[in-house]
Amino acid sequence: MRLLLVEDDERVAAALVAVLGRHGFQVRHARSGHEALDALVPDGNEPYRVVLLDLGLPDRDGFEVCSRIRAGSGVPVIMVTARADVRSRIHGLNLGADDYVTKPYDMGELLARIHAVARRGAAPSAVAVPAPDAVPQQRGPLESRGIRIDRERRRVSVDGRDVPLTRKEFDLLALLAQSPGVVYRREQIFSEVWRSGWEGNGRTLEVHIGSLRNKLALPGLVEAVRGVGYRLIPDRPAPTAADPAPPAPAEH
Amino acid sequence: MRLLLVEDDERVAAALVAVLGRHGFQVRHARSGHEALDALVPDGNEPYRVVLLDLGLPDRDGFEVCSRIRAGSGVPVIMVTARADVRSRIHGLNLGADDYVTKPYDMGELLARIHAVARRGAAPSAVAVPAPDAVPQQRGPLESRGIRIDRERRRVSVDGRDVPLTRKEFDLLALLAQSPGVVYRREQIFSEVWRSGWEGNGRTLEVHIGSLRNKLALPGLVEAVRGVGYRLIPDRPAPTAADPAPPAPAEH
DNA sequence: AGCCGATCTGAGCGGAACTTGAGGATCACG
DNA sequence: CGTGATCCTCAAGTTCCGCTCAGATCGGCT
Repeated sequence: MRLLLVEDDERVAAALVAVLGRHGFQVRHARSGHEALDALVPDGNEPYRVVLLDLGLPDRDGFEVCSRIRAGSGVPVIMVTARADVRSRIHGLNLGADDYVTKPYDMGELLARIHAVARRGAAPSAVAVPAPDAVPQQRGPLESRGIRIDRERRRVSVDGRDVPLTRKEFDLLALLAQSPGVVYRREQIFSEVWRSGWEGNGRTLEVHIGSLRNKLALPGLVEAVRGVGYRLIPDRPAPTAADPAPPAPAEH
Repeated sequence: MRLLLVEDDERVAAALVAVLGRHGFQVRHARSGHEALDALVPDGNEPYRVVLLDLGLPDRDGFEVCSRIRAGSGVPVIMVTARADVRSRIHGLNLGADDYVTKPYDMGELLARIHAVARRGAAPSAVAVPAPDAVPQQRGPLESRGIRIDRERRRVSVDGRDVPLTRKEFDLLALLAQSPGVVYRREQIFSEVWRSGWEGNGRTLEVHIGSLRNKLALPGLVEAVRGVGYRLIPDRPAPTAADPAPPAPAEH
């Protein structure tokens, strides 16, 4: 889940990036309002799910950045600031912020609030949203071809038979199963399953694919696409070029 | 704009209804969680844009009402309560609340927050989104596998034998027992059982899990999920793996 | 203050998970 | 049909992670 952090204090930012990263966010750090607005123009990448707007001292600026963001995008904004007075809170919220948190804040609460607005922001926004397709990131148990994937319980069953998977195996399958038929490139797989872009030199990916195939025991399910990556074969033939595949999270 | 106010104190409610009415809201006042849930079933009227959930004293109750609402509807919820501690805030937000305001609050800020969540509010799609983390949050004593957990008395018994647990041990067990089978990640456990985003440096979590296992003396109950977290093994296989009702007629 | 249980930390162990390397199989392309 | 690239498998390493024990620190209570 991508998150845009707007923070001018390097040390605070570094700490936040570390914690947020550990909690599964892919954080982009903007040092100024200008940089933040640049980062928000659609560029084909996955859009940001939340903006953490933490402009400490140049107070007037923070509000303006918020309303500029709001003018161009529907992305949820959480203002984080030392200005605790009620008038500022009201002003910030009326400018379009989704939440307003004052320092000092509790890290756990901030995380909970981030999740709350991200959860809500996933719904179609009234304001002009530049990037139409948010990542599907399906909720309930995925199911296809007799394979049932329960993300909450981290369990997988094939035709009712429970199949224990290791961490990497599960993450790998969950990723591929997100959109059966779509080819996931090696780099993409590494960046999603292995945190932090690390290009595995060895045969790591192949080995994990191999053991996944063994455990699922469904020959032909996981298909290698030579020179590109892997994909899951959907139960139905696979949408040809004729009709458009509904969800396509794969980026180029 | 219709708004549902859940408040058990008549005087507080009357005041709120007056103020909100003056600000353009059409307020329906529910005196209990039960009444609130009734009011939320679609009846052809314009749906509520926001729920103000203000359960003052019966504290545990408020959370349950919230998760019940979330289970059946996507309507934005703002919790308003005297419980200001961080754990309650986090818990409320994780249960699906969109905002959490503590008393005493400023009326202007509350109004701004109501507008913020209403603005963001999902189009009240007919079929409610099955709550992100709609934890059943069982009311009475949890029971499973011969373990009885009494949240109010903070007592636990195994096969009738009383097992004294320390604070952390109890909180840990209560959290895991909320949804047996579901894997709780380390970060999640820390944010719920420990205060805030405190990331345990040492072997803290493992030690507590260890002593919990010892005291319960039920080998295999608390399972570690390598690299992720922990979970309780439910007595029944799992609601997911054993297919509940797959309408798929083509079985082989 | 002094006691005692609860909680936290550090070191070491063992095993599961992950990575790497080499050889063989398979595929794309000339 | 030959050749190189890519993928698969097997069998070692190597790292990572959870468990336990023991000691230190914290905090409530008498």
